[in-house]
Amino acid sequence: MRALNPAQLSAVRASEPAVLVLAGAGTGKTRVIVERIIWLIVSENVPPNRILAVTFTNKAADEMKTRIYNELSNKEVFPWVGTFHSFGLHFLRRYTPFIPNLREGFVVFDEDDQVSLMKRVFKENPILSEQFLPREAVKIINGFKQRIISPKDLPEFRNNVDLITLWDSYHKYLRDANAVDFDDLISLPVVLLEENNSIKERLRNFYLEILVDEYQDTNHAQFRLLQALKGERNRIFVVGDEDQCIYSWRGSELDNILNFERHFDGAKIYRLEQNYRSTKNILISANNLVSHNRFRIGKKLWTENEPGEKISFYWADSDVDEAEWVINDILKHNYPLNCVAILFRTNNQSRPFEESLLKRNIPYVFIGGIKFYARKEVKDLLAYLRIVSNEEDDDAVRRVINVPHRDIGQATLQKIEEYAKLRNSHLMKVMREIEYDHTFNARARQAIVNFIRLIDEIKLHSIQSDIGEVVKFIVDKTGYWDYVKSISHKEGYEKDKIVMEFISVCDQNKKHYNSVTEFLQSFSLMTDIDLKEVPSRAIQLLTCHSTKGLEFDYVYLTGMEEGLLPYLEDEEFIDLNNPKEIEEERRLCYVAMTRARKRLVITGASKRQIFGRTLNTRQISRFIFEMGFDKLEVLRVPSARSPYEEDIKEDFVECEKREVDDSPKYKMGTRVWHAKFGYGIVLNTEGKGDKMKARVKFDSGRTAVLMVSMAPMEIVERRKN
DNA sequence: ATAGCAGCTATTTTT
DNA sequence: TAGCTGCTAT
Repeated sequence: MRALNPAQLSAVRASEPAVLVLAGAGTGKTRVIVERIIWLIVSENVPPNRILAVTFTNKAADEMKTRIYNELSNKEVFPWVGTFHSFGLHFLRRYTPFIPNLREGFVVFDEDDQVSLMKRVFKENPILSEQFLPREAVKIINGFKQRIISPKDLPEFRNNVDLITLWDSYHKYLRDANAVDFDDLISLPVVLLEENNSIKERLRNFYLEILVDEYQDTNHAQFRLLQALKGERNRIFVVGDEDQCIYSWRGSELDNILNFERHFDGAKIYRLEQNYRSTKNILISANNLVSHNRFRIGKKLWTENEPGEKISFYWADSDVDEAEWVINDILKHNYPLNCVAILFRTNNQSRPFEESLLKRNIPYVFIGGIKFYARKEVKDLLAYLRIVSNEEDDDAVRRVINVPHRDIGQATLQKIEEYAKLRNSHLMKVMREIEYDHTFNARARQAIVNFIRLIDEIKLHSIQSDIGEVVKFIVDKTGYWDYVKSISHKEGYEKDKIVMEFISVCDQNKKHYNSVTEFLQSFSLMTDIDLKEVPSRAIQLLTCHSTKGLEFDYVYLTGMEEGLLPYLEDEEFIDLNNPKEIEEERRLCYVAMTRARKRLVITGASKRQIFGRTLNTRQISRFIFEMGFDKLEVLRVPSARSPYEEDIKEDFVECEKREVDDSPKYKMGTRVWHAKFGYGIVLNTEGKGDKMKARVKFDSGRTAVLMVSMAPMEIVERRKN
């Protein structure tokens, strides 16, 4: 393996109490973390178990563990390496009694569980459903939690009775089920640490070295967790790239990385700018693009690699043509299929590509389709396990009490629910008392008793068997297998395969778990990527987001159109009031570009089907102009008026000027005032000089295209960025 | 209990 | 276009 370069080496051996390693794409970021951990152990004599390394994904954590393991000669004691959430889980398990309303053996609810719980909250409080949709309500709750606040903490919400009811009843139900949600895994530890000095000090004294990967993706809660863990005497070492922060819509706070020096005393920033992945041409264009961002610390990637081919740019007439062309190009060059990735902004863009590939019988995988762990069958089987693990989990009970059918219908269930509510108890507990209760008819009683027996039988079995065995037992004893078979038959869809796959997943993991509870807790933190193997002979289709951390020899970045990349909700409305959103789109484009090792191809189309509607005036993304034309080889151009490449290029240069040139007064984002329509903002312009037209979105909501030289309109203020 | 239909809404998704 | 929800009709 290549020796560390000087920049990497000084980062690895940094001595400051707080270190931020700004590591651009392909600069050996993971390697630096791993090498530092090894260095701490071997040269600095830090006891391995007193090193804490956190990542965002299980995959990253596993990779880190493997690499540390391979490099460490004494493998007896090991650093704690895991995701933020698994650290939180680990912490909560250890300190359960300190968390209000939480008991041992708690479960972790995923977003689907949250939604179904929320639906029940709504049923109890019908007023709420007039104001929120369950999914939105969950998002609101999560948003608060990521900031470690409740609506009651904010003056603007303090009197919002509905919101507070929402918050309170959600938590009542959640804790009644002895459950925590994903964000609780971070926020509860933070609250406890901030309140309880002795626990905080214990951790601060224990963990001498804290290391964080992908720091740009931390949300506020995760930041607070790190702050709680960082004391006077231990050190924090984070690695990240502000230009790769693409999840702020999910709570990642770019400001965490931008303000690192202000957040931690004695902080120092190290930069890794030598890229080992891409060609010069790719890197230069990517640098150009991202340099348009204002919210960044700033760095410039360089490489000793070849200049390589220029970036190819192909503009198709339609999305179907785009797909056809891309596939043909791949075939023409005879690329090994597993070295090729087709990238797009939104999942539905995969369709034309899939059709082209299917037509030609070319193997491909679409990473991130329907989630395996969110499949109904998987969730059903998990529900049985959840009941076994935690009888208070009413949601699990509701889910499978009549799946497969066992004569416990709506009426019976409702009666049980009422009982439970009346006695402030749980469904399973109530059902256990119903055997001799004659207010239930004999048939219902029998059905309930059978269900209870069934659960007990599984429970008994689970004590001495591996988790895979337990699931096989469930599938068999509950009649789930027959149920799934019959549905598969009816729907012509192989649901039984999913069940089989789930069993094999459980079998694979059996060694790690001592109990069903432990299995469930860990399983809830897994995602499909963790177990999905990369196929050896297939083209990979993925969204720009899911490429993060990956690299490919040949990358086709498709749908490079205004509205798609950058994604804009309304084709007519370009929200330049919010430069942060555009910047995140720009970062996303940057991430996608820097995945390519040897060749990058960018495509777009003038006509595209979106939601059944055909949009046929698609425009080239502004990002093309921002990356510049120097390293771009234009293979085909929009509305190909000119058959000559030179003309085409000039056409492009013309476009470029229009965007970049400062001379026209009215440009995108310019704030204007119009005598008749009032205040507004320029969305785009067309033509120049006297013929220049501007499309303006007025505050009133109306959009108008105006001849600049004629309209009674003046500039109010220039866009800042 | 379930089928069928109208009506709606539509990024990105590490845990 | 498609997939989901919630309602009505069976």
